[in-house]
This record gives sequence, structure tokens and C-alpha cells, in this order.
Amino acid sequence: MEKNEFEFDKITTHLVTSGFIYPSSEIYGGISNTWDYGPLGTNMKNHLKELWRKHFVVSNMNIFQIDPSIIMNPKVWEATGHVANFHDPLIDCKYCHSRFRADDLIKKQKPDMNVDAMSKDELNQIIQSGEIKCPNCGKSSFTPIRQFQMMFKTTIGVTEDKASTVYLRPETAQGLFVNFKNVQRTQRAKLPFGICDIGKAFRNEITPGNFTFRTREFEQMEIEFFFKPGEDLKWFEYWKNECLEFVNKIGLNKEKLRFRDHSAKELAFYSKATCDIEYLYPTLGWGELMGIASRTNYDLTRHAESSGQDLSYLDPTDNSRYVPHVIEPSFGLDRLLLALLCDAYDVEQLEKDQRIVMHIDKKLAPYSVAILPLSNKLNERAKERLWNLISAEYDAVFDTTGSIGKRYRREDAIGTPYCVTFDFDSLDDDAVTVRDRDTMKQERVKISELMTYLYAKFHE
RNA sequence: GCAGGCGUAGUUCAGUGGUAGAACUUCAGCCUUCCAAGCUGAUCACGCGGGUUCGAUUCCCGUCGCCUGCUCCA
Repeated sequence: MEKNEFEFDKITTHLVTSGFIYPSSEIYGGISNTWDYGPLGTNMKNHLKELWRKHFVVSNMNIFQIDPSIIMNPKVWEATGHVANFHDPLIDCKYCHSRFRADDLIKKQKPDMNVDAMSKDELNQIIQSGEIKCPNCGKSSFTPIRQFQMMFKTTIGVTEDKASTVYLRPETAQGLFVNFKNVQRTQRAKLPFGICDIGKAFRNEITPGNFTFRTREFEQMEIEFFFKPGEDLKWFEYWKNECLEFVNKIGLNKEKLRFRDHSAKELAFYSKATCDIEYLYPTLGWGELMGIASRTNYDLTRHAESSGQDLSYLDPTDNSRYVPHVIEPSFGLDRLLLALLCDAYDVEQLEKDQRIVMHIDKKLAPYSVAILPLSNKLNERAKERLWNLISAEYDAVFDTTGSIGKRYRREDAIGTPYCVTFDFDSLDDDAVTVRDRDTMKQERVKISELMTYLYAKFHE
């Protein structure tokens, strides 16, 4: 455990100092639990999104990617129950100041009560009745329930009095559901098909923290996959496998991954089944990377009722009409990135010779290729011969400062898989040395064959 | 919000009631023909406000900020 803590600190420090992630608004002292992605983090994030898109969208003719807005008609959130339910009933013990969720506490101490059906006032009555004890100090004196609206509010309208309240979306999913009809009609889509997006969501979390693991503003990659009711289990299994394939594809250590099926108690009220894929983060332990949820037709039904629109689907195969059911594979982009970065950081190598190496998957690395002239005298020539050639296809970086060994290390530390070195011989033989991050081996390659060579490397 | 911890260069650390030093990093130059730490030089810091004091980075008070937990789930 101690070693783990050490590791996580080392990793996050490295990420901040090397330009993956910065504290947000840092020159003003920062703002808690809010982070900016630097050039390296942004590159890598883009690569990850692209890989996700290729895996789930491009190679699948039945998945449509859209980009819904963050601010939506507030009726969306009334329909889904977010306005009413998306809050936590919190209480503090007056003696020891521990904080609890009222419903949680009652569930644990009065298992036979149907807590989920209770109103805030009913919960409050039980809490104040003296029957519930603080698990920490044993006393039973609590503050009244305070409810935290977890959706961020803002207003539309220039003047205060005419302004109307709107919300920043607490999940990207609803932007997909409310566009079900649009996508189905305009793309002439037949079930089963899916709609997906990559975008930000906002939750006014009470306890964010752990670097970028839990933040109030975060990015999701979500798919809503629609199909005929009754096929739920089949598609649930199908998407579980697809997700597993994806996490394997991006190179996460299999031993640090696990599936965790939610028990009936844990399930959200609208869900038939949910499975999390978790990653073993250093220090933090197991943490959720993504979830696959069977959401039935809850969302579409709610929106149909609330909007008065017909959101059913006329099945051309048998002329039946129904509201499709849904499986939702949902990825936390920031968490996935953090897991990849933790996974890539080579602790053994660091202990061995103080060399920091990030074994990031080649396709995800912030820079794919570093171009390094062996001597400053070769800078211009190297740039002429290599920069346009390589940067047309790859995220490249050109570095001329320091000894060649130091520059190799720099690239190792940010995970650049290949360094292309232009030396004095290059002037005569028009060839360069390609150096591999993981093996540190070098190969001499003709510049005329370099792009073919690199292509092969990136597609092995 | 509550509890605890912390606040000196980019990083890791020194230090003093008389306004700070190192190492690494970074930058410039030299050197260097393939795996960091060779030479010369340079840039960069005491979170903030008040008090005590002739004088505060150091003592006191306040404040601000960050981190961790108060358990959530992307």
C-alpha cells in the first residue's frame, strides 16, 4: 500500500511536470479538483477518442455518432427524473461531524424499510427519531437532511427576471435518446442500431478527488444501442465482449482489469443489469472505467410520455410496433486515460536506472515520432528532409537540444514510440536511424522507405 | 460544509529575526558522431493580508489556495 501511494504520486507528478495535465487556473492558485489537459494529454486524449471511434463507430455500420448540445430543454431532465432524484440526502452527525447519506444509513440499520419509496420528509422523520445511530460515534443526533442538487444550473436569458433555469447535462446519454427519432428517420436506420457521442458531462459531486479520477466536469463516450425488447441479454453480452475487446486493444494490463456485475441492490431503478469494467489503479485500488447497462425502454418511454411524441419503432420485419430497449456501454474518457497512463508508467525501470519510460500504446502516445538531428550542425538538413515527410502522417516532435542520449530519455518519459535520428552519415547515404522506445534497439532505414517502415511498425 | 495535512524556483529539498541556497530541470554558448548527468554563463521562489519589531520568508493572528477522508460510480 505504501509503495502504491508512492507510485501514484510519482505518476501524477510526472504527468503534471511533463505536460500531460495541469492544475486548472493554476496562476490563480488553481481550483479544487479541476484539471486541464496539456499538449501531451490532449494529443493522447484525441488519439484515444479516435481509436474508440474506429472500434465502435467506423467499423460498425449500425452505429451513428452525433454531437448533442450540453444545454438542453430542462424538460429532458424532468422527464428522466434527474431534477427530482438526482441529489443526495445528506446528514451530518452533530457530535463527530461525520457525513452520511440518510437513505444509506437507514437501509443499513433498518433493512426492512422501503427507503427508496420515501420522501425527504419521511426520511428526515426516521433520522430524527433517535432510532438511527451514527456508525462512527454511536450517538443519534443528526442535522436535518440537506439535499444536494447534483446538476449544475445556469440561466438562459439576458435579464435576471426573464431568465429561465437550465442545466448542464449530468450525463451525455439523454442527448442520444432525444435524438432517437431524428437519427432513425434521417439515416433510415433499422433496428438494431446505435447512437453514440463523445462529450462532456457535469456533476456537482460532493466528493470529487483523486486527481482526474473523479471531477465535476468530465468526458464520456457513450453508446445507446437500440433493439427489439426481449433481446436484452443477448445484446448485453455482446457489448460486454466488445468493451473487453476495446480495453485489450488499447493495451491495458489484463491482470489489472475485472468485470463486476452489479447485484440487484446496486442496480439503478431503471436498469435490468449493469456490469462495470474496473481497473486497479495504484493507491486508489479498483475503480470504474466504464459500465455496460441494460436500460430497458425506460428513457424512451419517459420521453415519449413527457413530450407527447411517438417514440416507438415500426418493425418492418413483422409490422409490429414497440419502444426499443437499450444497452448502454458508457466510458469515462478521463478515467480511461488515467488508467492508461498509470499502466504505462514503468516503475521497475525507474527503480533500476532512474529512467522514466511510459510504455503507452503506439497509437495512443502523444507523439508518434520524434525527429532528432544528431548534431546541431544537422538541424536544418534534418528538418528539410524529415519534418514535412513525417508530420504529414504522424504527430511528430522535433528536438535539437541536449545530447542524443538525453533526448532519447525525454521521449521515453512521454512515451514516444519511435525516434528518428539524422546523423552525419545521413548526408551521404540518405538513411536515418530509427530507435525503439521499448527495446532501445536501432535500425538503419532509407529515408525513401521510412514511411513504409513506420506504417508497418504502427500496424503490427 | 466538517476533520486532518500542506504552502520557499518547473521539480526535490535546505535555511535564517537583517529580504534566501543547492541539486536536477530549463535556456544560451562551447563540446559531443547514438542512449541522461563535460565546461561556461543565465532565467526562475519565500501564497496573500495584518500585527509585533528598527527590520519578518522566519514569531503571532487572519485569510486564501491545494491535497486526503467524510464513498461514489463515468
